[in-house]
Formats: sequence, C-alpha cells, structure tokens
Amino acid sequence: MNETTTWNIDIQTALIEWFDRSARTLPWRSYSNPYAIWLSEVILQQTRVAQGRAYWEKFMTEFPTLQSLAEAPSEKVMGLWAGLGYYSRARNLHATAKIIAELGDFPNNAKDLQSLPGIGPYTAAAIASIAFKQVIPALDGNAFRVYTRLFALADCIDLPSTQKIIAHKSLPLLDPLRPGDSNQAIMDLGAQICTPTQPKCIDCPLAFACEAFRRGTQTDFPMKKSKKVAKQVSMTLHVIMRKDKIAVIKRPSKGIWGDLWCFPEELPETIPVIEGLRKRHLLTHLDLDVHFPESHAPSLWIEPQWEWVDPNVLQHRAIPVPIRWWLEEKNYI
DNA sequence: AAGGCGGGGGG
DNA sequence: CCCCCAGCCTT
Repeated sequence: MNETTTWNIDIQTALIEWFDRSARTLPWRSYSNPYAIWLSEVILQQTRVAQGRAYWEKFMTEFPTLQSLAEAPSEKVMGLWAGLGYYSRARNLHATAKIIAELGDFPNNAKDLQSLPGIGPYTAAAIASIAFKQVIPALDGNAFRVYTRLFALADCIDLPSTQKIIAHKSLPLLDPLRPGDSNQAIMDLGAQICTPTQPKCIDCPLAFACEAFRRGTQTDFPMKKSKKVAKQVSMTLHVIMRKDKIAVIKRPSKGIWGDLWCFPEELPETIPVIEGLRKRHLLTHLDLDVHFPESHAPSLWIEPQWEWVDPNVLQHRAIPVPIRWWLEEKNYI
C-alpha cells in the first residue's frame, strides 16, 4: 500500500467518523428508498436545507410514493411547489415521476439517472451514491468549496474542466463501502464547518489534510467568475376586478414564473386604471419594480386568456411570491 | 461558455 | 447591502 493510498484512506476515515459523530439529523436520511432521496435532492437544488425541509415534508405527506406523484394533476404539484422558486424543478419532477412509473423501476446508476428531466450531474451522483451505493462524487456548491480548499485548487469552479479535475481528485476520498455517507459528509462539512466566509477550521476533521489551511488561504477558495448585477426591470401586474372576482392568467411554461397563476401584464386601453401598490422584488438575475395598478372591468367583460377567480381562494393556487404579497396586503390571506 | 431561472437567510 | 445556497436547462 503506497503513501498516497494511506493518505486517502486517512481522509476517508476522518470524514466518515466525523459524519457518524456530527452529521445533521435530516428527515430524508432515515429513508433508503430512492424516491424519497430523489425528492429531497430536487427540492434542495440551489435551496438551503432550512428552506426546503418543510416542502419535502409536504410532498412526502401528499405524495408518499412515486406512483402517487406520477398520477397527481400538475396543478396540484405546482401548487405545492409555489413559493419555493425555480419552478421548472416542479415540472421536471412531475415529468420524471411519470417516466419512472412507466419504466417500472428506479434507474440505479448516475448515467441513467442523468438522462431524466431535472437530474443533472450533481443530483444523479447524489441519488446513485446515497440510494444505490455507487462510488461517485456528488459535487454541489459545498463540495466545490471544500475540495478546492482541501487541494488549494485555484482554478475557476465555473469551468467544466475544473469540475472534472475535482471529480477525479475527490473520487479516492470516498469510502467505497459508504459512498453516500462520504458525499453527505462533505456537504455537511461545507454547510457547518467549511463555510464561505468564516470557516471553522479548528473544528474541521480534514484540517490535517487541508492545503489551504496549511497556507492560511482558506477564503481564497473557491475561485469563481465575478457575478453580474441584476438587471433592473419594471413589471406591471394589472389587478382587474369584475364584480367580486379578479382576473388571472396562467403564465407560459417558459420564462419567469412558468406555469404559475399571475395577474395579466397587459390591459385593454378601454379600461380606466388607478395607481395601486408597488413592490420591489429581487431575484438573482432581475431587480423587479412591480406595479399593481387597479381597474374595474365591465360586468360582462370577456378576455379569452383571463380567468375570473375569487381573490380569497387565489392563495390556494400556484402563485409567485409577489402575488401572494399583494393578497396579504389586501387582507385576502 | 453564458445566461435564465426564485426566493430567503445570514453576515 | 451582499453573499450564495444539496443546480439544471437552453442557447
């Protein structure tokens, strides 16, 4: 056994022992069925555990099995997802449930998993390692941070070439008998110890092996391209009342708030408008200045795309956060 | 390779 | 205010 091998095994062991001692207790970790694990992984894409946890509980209660999710109406799936963001995840989740239900059994390796909608390199590796014990590194934002520090790797993590290097260098650090736990240990480490700004290296089980720690350059990693500023955009969402009903439209699948119910952005010029509320809504790529002008449509007014709904029940549909905000401001919730 | 896509919590 | 989070998909 050469020196490199023993070094890697020392890291494997330190990681697994730390995991057994200090891992977060998360509800999906008590499940071994791939459905529950897949659901957690999709919900947690670009989403903190603290935010996604309640959604996982809701989905598991409403759809205890993959079959039940596959058979659900999409309106119900989108409604449960409302408020969590990145709504294409919900559409892809539903589409994949139907595909797997049709297949008969759950794909059990990363390559097959990655062919499914909404399952990319990270999620495929996570499911394959956790549910099926495939030895493959699951590289999320946490893992990229932990590994670039461990290796003092100064390459930009946005580049696919860098991600390949990390996948290659991290593979031997996984315990071949517990690859899922090794991956989850790295992610837990990133969330609790190897944090972006103030890493707690004094408590880190991998400090003995960490090149950035040895150099005192932990916060130099990971390197990434500077992000662009969010574009400022003004958006008009017309609040149109007809008697006691309010006009809503279902937004197209592509674009912001895809498949969600929203107030119309366009209004026939024949309907007079009064100024309404205004709200700033920040997204990663947009700085929205949302206007809510109010108007009243004649009692028999028909607009093909609009649906007239009771504002008191609108909260139960799949609506974006600004609509929910408006309903709250007007005491409909 | 770059840009679109949500929302919220923590420093 | 700024950061970035168990990323993926399209162009």
